[in-house]
Amino acid sequence: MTRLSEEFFDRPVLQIAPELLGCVVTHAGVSVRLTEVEAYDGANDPGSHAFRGRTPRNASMFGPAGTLYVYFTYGMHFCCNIGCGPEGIASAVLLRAGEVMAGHDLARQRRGRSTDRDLARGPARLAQAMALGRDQDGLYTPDPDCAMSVEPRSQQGRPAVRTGPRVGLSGPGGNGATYPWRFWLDGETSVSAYRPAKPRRPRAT
DNA sequence: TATATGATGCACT
DNA sequence: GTGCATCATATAC
Repeated sequence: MTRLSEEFFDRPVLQIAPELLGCVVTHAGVSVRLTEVEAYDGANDPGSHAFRGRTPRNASMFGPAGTLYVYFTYGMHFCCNIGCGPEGIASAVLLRAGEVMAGHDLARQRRGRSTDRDLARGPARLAQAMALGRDQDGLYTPDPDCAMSVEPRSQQGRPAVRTGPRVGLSGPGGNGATYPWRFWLDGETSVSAYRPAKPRRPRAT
C-alpha cells in the first residue's frame, strides 16, 4: 500500500490542500475519499488554532509533516487535521468531507442513522465515521505502521478543484474566513453544505 | 426543502 | 466565564 510521504506534506500548505482532494484516507476499517478540505497556515493565519502559539491542545500541529492533529470541539465533536510543513511550523489541512469508499457497515454503525452520502459529509461526521478521536491525535501517518494512512489519488489528471472562503470562522474586524482557503471537488455531492460564516445570532437577553 | 436553535465539554483568557 | 474550524432536530413553508 502506498502512502503519502513526509516529503509530500513538507511543503506550503496551500499547495498541498488541493492535492489532497481525491486522496483516500483509511483508519479503523473505513476508507474515505476526500472531497473537501481547508488549509490553515500556522502563525500567519488568524483562523488557525496555532495563531496564538503553542498550547497543550495544539501541540501536535507543530510536529513533523504528516502528523495528525485531532481536536475536540463544541462539546461533542472531533475534527481531524493533517499537519503540513516542517516540524515547528503549525500549518495543517482540515479534513472537511469525503465519500466513504470502503467499510460502509462500520461507518454506518458509528454514525447511527445516516444516509450513505452523509456518512462523512462534514468534519465531525468524517471523524466519527472513521473513529478518529483523542487517541489518534499525534499519529504520524507517513509511518508504514501507522494505523491511519493517506494514499495518493489514482492517476486521472487533475480533478476539477474549486476554492472559496472557509467555514465557521467568524469574528469582528476581518478574520481568517475571508481567505479562499477551502478546497473542494466540483460536482461532488459529499461536500459539506454548511453555510459559510454567518454571524451567530445574538441571544435575546 | 430550508432555516433556526439547543446541546455539550474543554481550552483558553 | 466565554467561545468555539459543528451537528441533529424541530419547525415552517
